[in-house]
Amino acid sequence: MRDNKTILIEKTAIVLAEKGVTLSQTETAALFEKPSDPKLGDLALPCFKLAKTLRQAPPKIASDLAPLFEGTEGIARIEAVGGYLNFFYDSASCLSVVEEILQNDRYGSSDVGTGKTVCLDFSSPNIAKRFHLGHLGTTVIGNAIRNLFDFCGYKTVAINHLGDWGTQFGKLIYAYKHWSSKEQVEQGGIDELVRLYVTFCNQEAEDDALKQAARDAFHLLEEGDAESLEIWEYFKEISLREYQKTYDLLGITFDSYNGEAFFSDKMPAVVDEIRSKGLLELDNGASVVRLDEENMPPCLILKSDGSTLYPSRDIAAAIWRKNEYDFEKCVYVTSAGQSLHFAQWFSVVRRMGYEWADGLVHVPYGTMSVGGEKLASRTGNVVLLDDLLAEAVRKCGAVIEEKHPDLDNKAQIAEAVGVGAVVFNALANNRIKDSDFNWEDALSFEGNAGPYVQYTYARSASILRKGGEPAGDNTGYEPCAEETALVGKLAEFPETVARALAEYEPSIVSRYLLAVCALFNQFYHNCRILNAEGASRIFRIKLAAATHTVIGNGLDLLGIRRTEEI
RNA sequence: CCGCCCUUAGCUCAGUUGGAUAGAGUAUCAGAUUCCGAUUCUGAGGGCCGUGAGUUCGAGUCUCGCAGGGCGGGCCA
Repeated sequence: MRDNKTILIEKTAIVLAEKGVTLSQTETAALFEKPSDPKLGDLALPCFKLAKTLRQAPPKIASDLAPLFEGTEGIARIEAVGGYLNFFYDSASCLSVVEEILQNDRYGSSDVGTGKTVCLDFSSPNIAKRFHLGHLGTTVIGNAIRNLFDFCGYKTVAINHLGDWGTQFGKLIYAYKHWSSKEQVEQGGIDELVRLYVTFCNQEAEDDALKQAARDAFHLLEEGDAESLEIWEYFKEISLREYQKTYDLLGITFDSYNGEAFFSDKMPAVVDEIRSKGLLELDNGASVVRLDEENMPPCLILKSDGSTLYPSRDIAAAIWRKNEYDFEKCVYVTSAGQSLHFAQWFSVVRRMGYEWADGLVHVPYGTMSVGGEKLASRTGNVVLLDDLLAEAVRKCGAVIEEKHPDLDNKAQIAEAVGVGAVVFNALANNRIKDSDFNWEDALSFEGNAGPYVQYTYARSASILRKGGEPAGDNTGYEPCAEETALVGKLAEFPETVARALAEYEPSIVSRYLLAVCALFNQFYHNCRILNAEGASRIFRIKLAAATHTVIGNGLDLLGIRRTEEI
């Protein structure tokens, strides 16, 4: 079908040239669009823009052009409607799309990224804190974008930039030494670390000496004190052990866990570099880079006490990563609230003379709230990710128990569907939109939701199990409306992947999958597959196989497990 | 005060370079299975696309003003 488009573009260029309008290949291609309603045709040529140069009414242009396209390869019918010229592909091209998908398990993938490396900085939780809803966005969006890059041939480096450094570790170490023990931490895990931190913060409010004690403890850690380092390593290990369980459940892996601690000793050199390039200015004791030209407030590099800040760390990390990975792009998936921060330090890197700053990309996403209130550990207004996932799995288990009690691997399937539902939900809307969490909606798996996609996938798998190999000769078969509509949508998968990647927007894939599922279910409902006969049966099984491939690849991209059975 | 983002059906949201009658899900109501998995499918009602101008043959989409909401704005990250 995409071949048909190419043919049409070339033909159009010739036809228009006869009319005295010469356009380049890309200009001609830009004239085409997909009809709003597939019933109108497979491809449309709006003639409004041509009206100016041809000095004729668009409807007249359309009807004049129509006969000139007679006999174009792959085109069955041409209709001039209003100012539009609508093209209908013939059934042979419909069959060939299905064959193309069957020959390629990785249908939709490309090699545009071959030889290029992309770093993706996402998830990045703070050590010794619970993984909550606020981390879900960056984690699943980042992972999906990583998958998209992989699918398009890029080499990807998934980086979990851990929040594993800072004065809070002074507090934790102090609290651990005075109020806890290895046994208690071993028992309680992160919960115990959180308890220690909260306890310290409460005490600290009433006791100034504690504040100093925390600073001293962190200073000791920075100096490389063996005992402090050991405790710090231990906290990190305890935390990662628990995070890993969540990542395993989500099917997410990282290539690097280099976090703030890793870069702590790499910042002085970078600050010196900024200074030597004449960018650093003193302002009220702090060192800043002015960004007046960019119409932004100054970027703070050093506090008045000489210690570094968030931007300095990101700049140091970016430079290190560029040297280490020679990335084409470095993508940061964080909340939209940090947009200014990223715009500022991207600018600083550019002012440092690094042209690769253009490859730094901030991918923002909307704020998640609970009950209309900000997420806040302090006030207890949080929903832990583990709790949400566990509840989703439990609910799916209950549904399976009720509807398919004989199913094998019930536990695994409940897990796949429950976790998948949460992930799909997080990836279904444009990432920039804010959202408010409530349990009812989060666990509502009806309609446009993950289970619908997984169910449809399982349904197509079931057809394939029962129908045998999707093979045989179906030449000359005339597909019905449901079939052509589904094939048309399947053929859009490659461009859908490309657009999702270009916009760093996984929801484009999610919504595409919902559309595929709707069309497959309509096809399934209206067309007999297994007890059809001859070419019809052959084609329909192939179509089920092609749908299976596309939905499967789509689920892979979103980071949702495939379910051959539900 | 300044900057960025958001505003489309009762609710949650789509709407790709400006194009044909603004679409899904959900909720409400009415239907469909002798047959491949009913977590399915069909139909109905539901809209001054926040508001006012402008550009254009054509604006949900682009520009500007305004309103409402969210998030930022030098020593947190």
